[in-house]
Amino acid sequence: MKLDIQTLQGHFGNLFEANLLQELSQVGNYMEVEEGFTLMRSGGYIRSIPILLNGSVKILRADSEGREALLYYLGGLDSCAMSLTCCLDQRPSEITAIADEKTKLISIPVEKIDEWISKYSTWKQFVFSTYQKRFDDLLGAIDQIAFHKLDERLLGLLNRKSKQCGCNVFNITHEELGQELATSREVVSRLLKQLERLGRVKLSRNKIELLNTDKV
Amino acid sequence: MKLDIQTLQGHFGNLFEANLLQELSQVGNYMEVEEGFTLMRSGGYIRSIPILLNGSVKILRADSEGREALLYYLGGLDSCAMSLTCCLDQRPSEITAIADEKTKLISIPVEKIDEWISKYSTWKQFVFSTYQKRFDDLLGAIDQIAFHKLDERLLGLLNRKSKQCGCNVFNITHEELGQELATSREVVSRLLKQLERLGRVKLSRNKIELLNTDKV
DNA sequence: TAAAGTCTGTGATAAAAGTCACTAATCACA
DNA sequence: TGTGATTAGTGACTTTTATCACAGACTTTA
Repeated sequence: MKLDIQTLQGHFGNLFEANLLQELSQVGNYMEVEEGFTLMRSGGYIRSIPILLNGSVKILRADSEGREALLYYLGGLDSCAMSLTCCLDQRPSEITAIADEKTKLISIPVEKIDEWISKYSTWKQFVFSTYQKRFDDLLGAIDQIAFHKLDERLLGLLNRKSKQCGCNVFNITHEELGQELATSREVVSRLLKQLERLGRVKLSRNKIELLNTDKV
Repeated sequence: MKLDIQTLQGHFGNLFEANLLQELSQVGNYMEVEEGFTLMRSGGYIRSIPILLNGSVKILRADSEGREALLYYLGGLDSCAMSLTCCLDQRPSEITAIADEKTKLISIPVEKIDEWISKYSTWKQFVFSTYQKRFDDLLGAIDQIAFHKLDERLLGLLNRKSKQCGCNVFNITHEELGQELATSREVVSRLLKQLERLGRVKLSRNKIELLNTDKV
């Protein structure tokens, strides 16, 4: 499905120049995906790059034994650097992308990426800023994993989720949190219980409420 | 100091087009740095991006408490993605770069980076391939940290060093290895001793010899 | 060559994280 | 409404990593 220029303008405002919006409306494919939808599986091939209009997508790294670690979230007007590098190089994806909530996005065919870089300076800007943001995100992920203990990482994860969705109640299981932190369900359960005793969260089945959002 | 076109051609071969080599020889500053020289300290500002001609540079991430973790190595003809993103954005560096051996490099003033992207397709290619490689490197670093135990990471580090310098004997202290792995000296000593018992390395003061290079 | 500094080895102990096993609570829906 | 599935809580134990403390070996330099 295609989006008209007015709608695109509503989303991209003055991020992109008029001619680019025109082209976007012609070749960009509009999609809506539900929470949990797998946009990209590690090892798969990418033929188009996504730009999120709203919602959020989590980007995970999988190891050979099926474990996964959360790298970062994509939010509004974000795009994925991995899809850029993979597209341009015809390589399989190194990461997994899963919608974290109902998400609207527009996907751009690979051949336009390079073409537009030479053609539109706003697009070039966008591509570079995408690389830059994802680079920073990865460094943030490394900080978490390399320098913080699991309880801090868990709290950090909940805080990021809170920022991402603009709320402080999550419908998520301990199992899922364990996957995102690349640890086991039991460990998450215990740490959550500990955080509950400290008054940082309130737990119920399928639900975690974050209490003191101020402290990281 | 400036390099002449012949010398540059010798290094870059047909990676860059003739006109670009011409400009490179005019604005590129040639430098030689000794092992241990700090090219960039986390938090510092970057005014030029480096391209390695030979040697190698290690890129580290520091946390607020002074601990560090090795992210990856730069080798021949590599450049640094961080310097790209930081330069273009006038932000302080997020990483630390230290020469791992005697290293020759050419550094390009920031204003040329963007200019050349529009002007030379080979430069554009180079910049994108730099982002791509560093992105992959970061993912590799995350794999190591998130999914592997310290003994595997230590062995992996030694193997990477071996590839980097083309040899299997390193003059390095346990303390330094501990820093690169973001752990303590004692832990490294113990793990190395364990690896020695397994016949994977041979230890002496200030020196580690890697024995079975085949297995990761 | 003696003293000071650096590097390594290792015991003892603690903290953090992972694993196994089982129970209890809650939910979905036949 | 009750039966099976999912989710959560927790004890017991192991493994991995961190920390403290100290001794011995080697190097440098006065």
